[in-house]
Amino acid sequence: MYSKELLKGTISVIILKLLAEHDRMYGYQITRKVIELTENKIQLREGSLYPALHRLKEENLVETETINIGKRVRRYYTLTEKGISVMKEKIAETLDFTRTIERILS
Amino acid sequence: MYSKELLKGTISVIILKLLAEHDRMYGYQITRKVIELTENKIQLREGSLYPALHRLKEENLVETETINIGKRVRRYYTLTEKGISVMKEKIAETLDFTRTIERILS
DNA sequence: TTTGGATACATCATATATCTATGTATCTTT
DNA sequence: AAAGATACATAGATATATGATGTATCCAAA
Repeated sequence: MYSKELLKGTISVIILKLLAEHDRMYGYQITRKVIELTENKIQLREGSLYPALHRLKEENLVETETINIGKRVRRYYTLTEKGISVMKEKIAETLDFTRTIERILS
Repeated sequence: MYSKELLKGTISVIILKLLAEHDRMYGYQITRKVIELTENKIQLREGSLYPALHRLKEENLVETETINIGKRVRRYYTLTEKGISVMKEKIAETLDFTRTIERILS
């Protein structure tokens, strides 16, 4: 589990990347996927995820489709056109950043 | 210039690493060094640096030596024993983090 | 059959770190 | 003499992750 400050600014790009790979995902599924992918190192919390998803929707980077599973609601998220382009930019920026950090620290 | 949120959690480890490499540095010098090392991609501001240095001192990770350059004050920072050990831990954690992010995004 | 754990959404208060702006003052170069 | 660089510092605004809490359903095991 990393110090929480490290995660700042990376949650949104992680979500966008996962959506790009799966074409549609719902919130709870995203939290499970992140935990699985990072072997529990990033425990994306629901208190972090849902506000992040709402922000992405607010910015028109994702759109939603709500379906019913029995009596339960499930909200699927998909990337918009704008979301795809912002995702690419953010990935490039984040990777540039991580490489800069690695260069300084190595 | 990266989105400011990305930098969160990395400023302290960058400072600790620079101090490890130079055995003593003063604040303004650190800002110049970071800008130089990152080719202006990380513009460490004085409003970010000085509070960060004060926090590191509060945690006993660095100690200070104040000297006078003419009539001007210059405050040198050096790593403490504790600072050296925390620096190593933080570097390991940060590099682990950046590699995790790279793996997800690539 | 009931209880616990997993699924699934959400919001609020809190903590914390960074940025911008501002302030003071000295030194150096033009 | 003025402008730009050096050198410290703090205050307020901002953003976002976390922990806590809430509601409710579904399913498997006791």
